[in-house]
Amino acid sequence: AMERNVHPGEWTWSNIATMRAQLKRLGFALDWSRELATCDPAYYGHEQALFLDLFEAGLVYRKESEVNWDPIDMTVLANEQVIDGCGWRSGAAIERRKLSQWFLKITDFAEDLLEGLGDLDEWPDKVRLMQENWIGKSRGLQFRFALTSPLPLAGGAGGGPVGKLDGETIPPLTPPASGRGIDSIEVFTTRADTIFGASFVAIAADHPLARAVADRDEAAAAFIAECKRGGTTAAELETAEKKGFDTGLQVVHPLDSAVRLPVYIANFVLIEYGSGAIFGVPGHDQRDYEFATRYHLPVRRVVAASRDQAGEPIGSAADPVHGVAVNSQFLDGMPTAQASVEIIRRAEAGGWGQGKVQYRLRDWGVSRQRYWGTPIPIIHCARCGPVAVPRQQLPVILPDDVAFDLPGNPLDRHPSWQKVDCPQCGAAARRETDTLDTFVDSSWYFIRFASQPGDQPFDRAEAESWLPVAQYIGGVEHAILHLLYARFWTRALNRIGRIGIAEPFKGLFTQGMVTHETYRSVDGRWLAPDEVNDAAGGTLVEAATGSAVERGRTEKMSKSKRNTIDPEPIVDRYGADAVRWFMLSDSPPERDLEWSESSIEGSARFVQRVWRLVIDVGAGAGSDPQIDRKLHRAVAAVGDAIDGLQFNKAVAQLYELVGALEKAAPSASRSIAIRTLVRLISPMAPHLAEECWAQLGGEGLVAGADWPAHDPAMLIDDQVTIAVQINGKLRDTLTAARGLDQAATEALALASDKVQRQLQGANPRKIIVVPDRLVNIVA
RNA sequence: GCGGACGUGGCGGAAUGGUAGACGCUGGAGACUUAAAAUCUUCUGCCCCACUGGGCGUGCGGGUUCGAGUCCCGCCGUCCGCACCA
Repeated sequence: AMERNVHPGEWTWSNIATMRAQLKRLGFALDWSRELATCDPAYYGHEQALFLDLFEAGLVYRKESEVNWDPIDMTVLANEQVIDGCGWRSGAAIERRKLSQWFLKITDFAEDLLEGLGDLDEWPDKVRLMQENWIGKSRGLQFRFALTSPLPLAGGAGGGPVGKLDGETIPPLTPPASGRGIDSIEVFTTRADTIFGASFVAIAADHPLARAVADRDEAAAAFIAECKRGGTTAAELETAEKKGFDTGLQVVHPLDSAVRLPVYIANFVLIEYGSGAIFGVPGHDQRDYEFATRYHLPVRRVVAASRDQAGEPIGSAADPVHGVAVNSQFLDGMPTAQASVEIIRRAEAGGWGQGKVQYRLRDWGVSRQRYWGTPIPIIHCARCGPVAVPRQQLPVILPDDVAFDLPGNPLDRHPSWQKVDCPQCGAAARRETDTLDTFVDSSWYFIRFASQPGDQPFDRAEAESWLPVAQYIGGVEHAILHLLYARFWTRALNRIGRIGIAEPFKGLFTQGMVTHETYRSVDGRWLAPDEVNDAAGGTLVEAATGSAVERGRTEKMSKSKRNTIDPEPIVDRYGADAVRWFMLSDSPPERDLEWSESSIEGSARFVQRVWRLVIDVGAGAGSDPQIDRKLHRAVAAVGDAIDGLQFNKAVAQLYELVGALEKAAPSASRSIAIRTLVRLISPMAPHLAEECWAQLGGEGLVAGADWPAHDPAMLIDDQVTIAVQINGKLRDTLTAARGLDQAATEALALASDKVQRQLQGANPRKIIVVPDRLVNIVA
């Protein structure tokens, strides 16, 4: 909006209109009566009602969470918009800031979402695997390390609530039970068997203990500040150099009170996972190894392939072996898995720890500090806290009269929109100005497509008559987030009794992305392909200025990189069917497609070839067995390919059929085949097919005609080609009648001149015969 | 860094462990034409040979098998995702 000086609503609605026109022009057979827009209050009002349903069911809560804050644009930035620690528009150094935000309790469904994957047998294995890893279930040991001396809580920083769970405020992870301060650190490990190899304890920069240390230690505070300077993405955190700060605190080893471990604040420990603290085992974890080497901490072997290798030193890298425990007192000789179980048993018996199932999955933060989104239907009252907007006041409509001339969220500056009375006590209160993540919009739209009553989000019976979605199609980039959110939303509605299905999508197909080269001007602006011209010597220049253009990587088409192609001119030039045919013909749909127009000429030619066949169909008589066979094969193969979503193979089959028909002499068979061809191309080239159908005097529309049937007997040839190999190398091919037995096939192969020449009189040692296919002679 | 995938001619790609390169694009040669376009015929993985033929070839290195693009192990490269792009 700021860049183009256009209201985002105007911009969005005009884009919708453009895209709708493009889809219609391409002839997609969609039920337009069900079209919806998620930015329409008629949609998002129902979304607000569903949000309140989840709120009332205790599946929504508020907690503090870190965001990328741009101090100049006064806005939160997406990870994608932070480049080398700076805002993409302002260039300002980005700060990590804590904001109080709304979360959905997807972690309540971690086990359900994991188990549910097992029933999704029409999903690609890779997507199920990615979701399984994302949910990240692991079993391990949770326990507390006792600090040698408790750390008093100074000031305010250490003692505040970490967050709210289950509606109640939970105390800091380490409760100052005695009132004297923090006296222990809770850790979680999946490798309890390595506990005797621990050389340090590391806590996240956001850990309450770290904050307490920072309160009395400036160096610690500086280190924490440094940790917060980098980006917030997992990739950045994990690739950053492993750094730590020695707090000077020590903890006691739970199984050997003589052993003391130092406590570090470390930049690679995540507060979101587990309890935000770990113990490090440098001998068997590469990250811990690097950390220990850097800070001169002991590296001990506590696992070995066998017991007699207990003395083997750890070399220049960690040894991630699963074997038996060594140098571990009572565990020595115990296999890794059993040793873990034994430690957990002892921890539980001794009361210092317990076995725990841990998930990597985190709750879903849905607050966005942006104007263009679904307003979160909550009112903040100084006395009552956050209160749901009463149902009869829904939808909470996003105001149109906002200005984008100043930095920050325009909702925060709106003169009246925020001001409301508390629905509970009637006192002056303030509307929530955060809007919902647009992923929420896409987490239930499929239900709304199925059922669109005006007075509620959906009619249960009507929705259930359609759902689950039989065949969902989306880019593989949605394999985790969108698909997991939609699954969660459906399960949440199911749990609160709103719908009788647990899984939204029965079948899933993940298509590849359309990619294109990217272009950058000398001053670093992204250029669209139509702003770039070819210059001499294979170089590129900017069309408007003639200055040099840097050719960038080929990547998925995106608005931010501007490497998109406008389909309109291509449709203008070649027609909708040529474009459809072209898009389907080249690449298998699950694979990425690098956009190029080079083969669209071939598609346009194909349209003409089909038309020529139809207008010259003639009135041939008599049958042509070869054409009959070709046709039945094509009918079978095209049908199979379409059922398997292998459109490129269907297209190849049709090219073959057309090629054969062009060469064939007129016959009744050929005339029938041409009529059948029109039905076969109709899914891919519907406009052409209808025109051909009318030309051939077909009844009604080809779209309404039955799909042609084929005779399975016609698929089998009575002649087969047999490959003859010597030592696996092809030496000859022979034509023979189908169904020849092994001995006869072998004799035929040995009779071949080429085989005899190769063998030079030697006796074959072994002959493998695959009937009707192949003979391999081992000489 | 972690998780997931992919890698086949000049290009897009095809191949239930059994004839690698179907089909399309590009390119070459020819026909038709005054000419061009369109159309048609034909060739087109690489190398030797330039006939009958032979050798090499599916990212790299091993392995299993009568036989590997396909299965197994180890590398390399590229792409997608990593929780605020959606």
